[in-house]
Amino acid sequence: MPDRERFYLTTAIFYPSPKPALHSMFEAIGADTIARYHRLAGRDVRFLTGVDEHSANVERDAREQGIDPRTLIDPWAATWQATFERYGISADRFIRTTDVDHADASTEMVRRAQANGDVYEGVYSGWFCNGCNEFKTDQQLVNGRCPDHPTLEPAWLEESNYFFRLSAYQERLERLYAENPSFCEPEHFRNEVLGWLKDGLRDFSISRSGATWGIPFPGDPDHRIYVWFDALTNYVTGAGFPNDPDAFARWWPADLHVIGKNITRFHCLYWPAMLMSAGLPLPRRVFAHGFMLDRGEKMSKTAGNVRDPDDTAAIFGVDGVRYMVLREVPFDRDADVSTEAFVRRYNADLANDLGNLANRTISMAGRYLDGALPPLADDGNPADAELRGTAARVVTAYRAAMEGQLVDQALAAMMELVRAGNGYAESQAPWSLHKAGETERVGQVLAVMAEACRIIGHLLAPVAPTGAARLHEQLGVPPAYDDRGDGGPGLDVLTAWGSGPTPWRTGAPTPIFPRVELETPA
RNA sequence: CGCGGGGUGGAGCAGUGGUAGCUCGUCGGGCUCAUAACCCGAAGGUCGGCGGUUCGAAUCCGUCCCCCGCAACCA
Repeated sequence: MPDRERFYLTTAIFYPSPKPALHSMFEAIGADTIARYHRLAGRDVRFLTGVDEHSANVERDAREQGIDPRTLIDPWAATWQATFERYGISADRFIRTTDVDHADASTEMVRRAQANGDVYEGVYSGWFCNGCNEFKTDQQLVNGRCPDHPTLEPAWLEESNYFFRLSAYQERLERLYAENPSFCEPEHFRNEVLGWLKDGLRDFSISRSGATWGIPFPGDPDHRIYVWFDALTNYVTGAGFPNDPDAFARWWPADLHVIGKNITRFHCLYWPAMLMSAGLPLPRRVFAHGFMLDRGEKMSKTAGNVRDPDDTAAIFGVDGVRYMVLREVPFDRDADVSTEAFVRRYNADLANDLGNLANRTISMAGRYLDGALPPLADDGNPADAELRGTAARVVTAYRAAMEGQLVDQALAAMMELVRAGNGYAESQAPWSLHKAGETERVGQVLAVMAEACRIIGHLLAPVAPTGAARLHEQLGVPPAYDDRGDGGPGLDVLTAWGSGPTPWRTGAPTPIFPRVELETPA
C-alpha cells in the first residue's frame, strides 16, 4: 500500500429484513461499481457496507416470536451478506451494528459529544402509533390516525431523552456548504438540504428509554443510543475508530458516502455535526442516488412490488442485472423499471451491440487470421484514426462520469464506443476485404476492432466484472487485475490505444450475454 | 403560498434566446463476419395551460394546473 491514493467509500447500512430486495441491491451495486472503478483507476480502495440492526422493530418482532433479537437477526444478516457476495459486491467489510467494535465506536461518539457539551436531557413528545410501535409526525397521520392502523387511536407520548445540540452547528454547517457545496451531491438534493438549513436546525433526540435492544447510552443505563446516531457511526467504525488508530488515520475521512435520497437529512446535516462535535474530519462527499420505481411508485414490501434479486439474476445473470439497473436508472434520480424495460436494455446493449461486436471480432480473427492479430499500424488510415479518437473521447467521458458517481452516463459513454465499433466493422467490411484477398488490411481492421473491444472490456469491468473477464479471455487479453479490480496498472495504461498484448492471439468466441427471450415474464 | 424535484415525438432523457437532438421501440432498406445480431434511412413532438418580454422562447418573466419526494418505519 505504498503511494497509491486511497479511496474509502460506503453504502448506507441496510434496514433489517429477512432478505434484500432488488431495490436495496441497487445501492450496493452502484457503490460496488464505483469501488471497482476506483480500483481500476489504481487507487487503494476500502469499501464498507452492512446492516443496521438496532431497530425497535427487531426488538418487537423478536419478542413476538419469543426469541432473542440476536437469534432473529443473525440469519437475516447472513442472508444479506450471502446475497451481496452472489452479486459480486466487493466489500472489504460487511459491518453489523451489533459488532462489538461498533458498540465501542458509538459509545465513544456519544462520549465525545457529551464532553463537548452537546448532549442535554430533554423531553421528546409526539403521536405514537401502538400498531407500528413508533412515533408519527402530524403529516404522516391521516385524520389524526395512522394510515396503516386507522382503527387505533394514536397516543400522545412524552419521554425523557438525551438530545444532541444540532442547533449549535447551524453556522458551521452553513459555512461547510458555502465553502464546499459538493459535500452533498447531486445539486437537486443539496438544494433540499440547504432549504432545511435555512429553516433552522432543531436538536434531535439521540437516546431511547425503556428499550433493551441497542447500545447502552453512556452514563445512563436506562437509555439506549438512538438507532440513527448508532447507524451513522458505522462509517467511522468501519475505518477503525476508535480502537485501531493506524487504520483510522489511513482511511478516515471517507471519500464518499453513497446513500438513498430519503436519508440526506441525516447524512448531510446530522452526520457532519456529529463529527464536528467529536472533533473528527468530515467525509469528502455524500452522494444521494435516486430510486427504482414501479410504475411511478416506490417499491416496498407493503406495496408488494419488490423484486427478488436472485430471481432476476436467474434470467439475466448477475452481471446482466448489475448493468441493467445502473443503465436504466440514472444514479442521481428516479426511474421506472419493468421486466420489459430490463429485457429491452439487456438485449439491446449487452447481447446485441456489445456481445455481438465482441463475437464478430473474435470470430473473424479466428477465421481469417487464425487468431493471430498483427500489431496496430499507425499508417494514418482515417477510419482507424477516427475509431481511435472515439475511444479516447469515450474513455475521458466515462472517467469524468464515474468520478462524479454518474454511473449511467459512464455506461452510456461506453456504449458509444460499442456502436462506433460496429459502425467501423460495417464501413470497413473485413469479410469483403477477406474475399478480395486484402490480407494485410483485414489484419489491421480486426486488430483495430479487437483493440476497441479490449478497451470496452476495461470500461465494462466495474459494472460487469465476470462478463468483462470472459470478454478479455476470449479476446486473448491476459488479466491485468484481480477479480475485485485490484492490482492493475491504472486506467491510463489499461485504456491506452495499442497497449494490448504482443503477440496477440485471440481465443474462441462464445456469447457472453446470451439474448433473453421473454416468453414467461418473471 | 412548508421545502425540493419534475412536466419535450409510444417510453426514457438532452437541450438556459436563433432552423428541436439522443437512446429504446415502430416501419422500410442494406449487409451476411456475428448471439435472427450489425449498418443506413424514415415516420412520429404546436417542448403541461394561459399571459408577457423580444425581431425571435422549450430556453427569460408572471400566473395557473398536474405528478413525485421529504419530516424520529421504509434503497
